[in-house]
Amino acid sequence: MKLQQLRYIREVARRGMNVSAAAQSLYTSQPGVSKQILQLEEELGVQIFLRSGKHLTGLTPAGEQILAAAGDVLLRVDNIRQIAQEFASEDAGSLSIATTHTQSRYVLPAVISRFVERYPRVSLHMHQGTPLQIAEMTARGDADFAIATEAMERVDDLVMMPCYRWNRVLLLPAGHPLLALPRLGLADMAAYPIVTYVSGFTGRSKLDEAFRSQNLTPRVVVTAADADVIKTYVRLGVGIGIVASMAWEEESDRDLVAVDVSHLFEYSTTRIGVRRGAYLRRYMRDFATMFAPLLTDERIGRALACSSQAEVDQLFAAESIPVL
Amino acid sequence: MKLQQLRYIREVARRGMNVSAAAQSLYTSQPGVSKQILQLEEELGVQIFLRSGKHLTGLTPAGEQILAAAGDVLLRVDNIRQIAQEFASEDAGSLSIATTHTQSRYVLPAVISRFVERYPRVSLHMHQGTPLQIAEMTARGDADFAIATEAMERVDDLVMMPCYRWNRVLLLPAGHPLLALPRLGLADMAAYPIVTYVSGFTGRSKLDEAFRSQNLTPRVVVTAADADVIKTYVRLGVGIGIVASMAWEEESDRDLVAVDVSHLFEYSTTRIGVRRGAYLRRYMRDFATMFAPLLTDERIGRALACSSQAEVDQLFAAESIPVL
DNA sequence: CGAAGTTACGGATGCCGTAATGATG
DNA sequence: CATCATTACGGCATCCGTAACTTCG
Repeated sequence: MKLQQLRYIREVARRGMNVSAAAQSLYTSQPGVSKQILQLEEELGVQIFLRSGKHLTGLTPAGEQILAAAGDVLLRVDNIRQIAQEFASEDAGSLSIATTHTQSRYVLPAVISRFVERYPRVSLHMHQGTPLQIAEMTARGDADFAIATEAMERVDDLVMMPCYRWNRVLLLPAGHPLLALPRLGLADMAAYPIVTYVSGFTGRSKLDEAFRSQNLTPRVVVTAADADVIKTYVRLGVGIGIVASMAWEEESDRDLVAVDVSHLFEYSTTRIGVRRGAYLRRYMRDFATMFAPLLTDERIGRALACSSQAEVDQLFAAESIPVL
Repeated sequence: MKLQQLRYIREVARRGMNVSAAAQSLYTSQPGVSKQILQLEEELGVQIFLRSGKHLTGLTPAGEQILAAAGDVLLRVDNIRQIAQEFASEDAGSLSIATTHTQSRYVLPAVISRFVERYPRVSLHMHQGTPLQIAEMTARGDADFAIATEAMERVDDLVMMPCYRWNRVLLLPAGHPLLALPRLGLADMAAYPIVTYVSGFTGRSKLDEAFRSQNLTPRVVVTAADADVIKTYVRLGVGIGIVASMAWEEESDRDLVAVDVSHLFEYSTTRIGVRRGAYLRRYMRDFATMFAPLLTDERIGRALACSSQAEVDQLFAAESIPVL
């Protein structure tokens, strides 16, 4: 058994059982991959892939388990590399962060600038995507951290740690009738066309819940994955905007009025996710602490030692998570 | 990085940084091992071993962590092999059990005979040793199961599951004065020379505790690692014997009288230990269930998913552990 | 018939073992 | 000086890439 063979079967599986595509993405020849896979299957005495004639069509039950175990192996091999780098040059390396627009546009800049100042020799990679893409990327090991608010519970291979809680602001053009109301309610908002996040992004689920719980059906006329687009449409007068509070910037958004509506919606929690079993280098743990002071080195260590997400959640009582 | 290299550094470390000895036990040449290690160190950019001139004298801090991670990798590689075998031939393979005399002599025979009948194609390996040796063997992956009563908490790489609780019997030659007493107390026993287990074996610690808690100092004149020896000396009239209740066999021990003394000592718990992170084949889990019906397949699965021993202990409330 | 996987084969890398050298205690 | 690790070197396995062949949709 060779590590290459494990990499090969993993890549083939990832590419939908396509050996040619896998070979290409591994920068090697297709017959080489094919041969190594056959060799591995022979050594193990089990078929890993289902074949119809010469085409690979899926995984055998054994193959599924072997693939999972192979992923475990390769993760640990990566860990060895990380450990070695950690000792070879403590403050050099690379940090790959997968996150959503909201985070990378409004929250992360301040953290990142502190981080690059502290660790100038760490090369930073930022990836944007949907929460699901983000989670999968991190679970696959293509990113060190996943940072998002939604839908990260689904991926079992991630350890999710809470960072901060936040709520929403209502964005209105100057002189909007809602500004005249003494105390805003959900029903008031539901009377106007709404511009907000698409479902699955930035706490949209809690927003829907709030309206639903009062039997209101808001008229959402424009949805976007990021607050910049939302603001643009609010400025155009298309509707009233509901965005995460951190997306409101005093300087650049003077033409809009932000009204705090945190009494109307449940707080959302932004979380940072790490691949279960991954070794975190010093500067990575430091990044997490910079992003969320709640995440001390010790707490991170304890969370990583947990075997289930439920255990992690127990470590962080909801009350202890700071509000942004 | 190659799996061989990881095996090499592990073996060298196990052999006290002796490359020659490691090479020998791996059935390969000493320069080969040396070279691969140097190559790995170069690839990783870190020294793994401390050297004084050309002699390896210890591990660098990086080396310690790398070694631990290498162990993780190799364990997972083993898991792949086990998974493959499981699917290749479900009821063939090997089962290696490390245990103490008490278990293998008095408790296991019945289980083993049921097991070999059910799985005739599984080759069985039994290893005897001290509880510590047993635990280490299992933690290293040289045995699949560790079965013992004492000292297994110390090894962090094992998941220990309780099997049953048991207590002791007092073994007396026929006509011994203690047989005349209506209700036996510790003080009565302390008046006679005692023959029992050596410390660290078969619940000896709880035995000492009981006497100590009553400020009694029993006169232990012979200690042995197994009940057979103890019985022999009791028969010789050297003293009264205290052995685990399962060590008393009605047929062969008719010349001795066994008095239940479970009211005088705390119950001891016999546990079965598995290497943390190891894949257990079907027949292995089956063996565990045969040995301890408490350990259903589902409970084993849950225990293996735990990341700390404390969590495992929580799964098994003391009351739920059957008394033998 | 085109896309995709396996077989065939030649070249090169690299691993292993023996022998020789260097360092340690 | 005996033990032990590294360097040197030759044989051999193996892995890779190109080319030809086969199979499926």
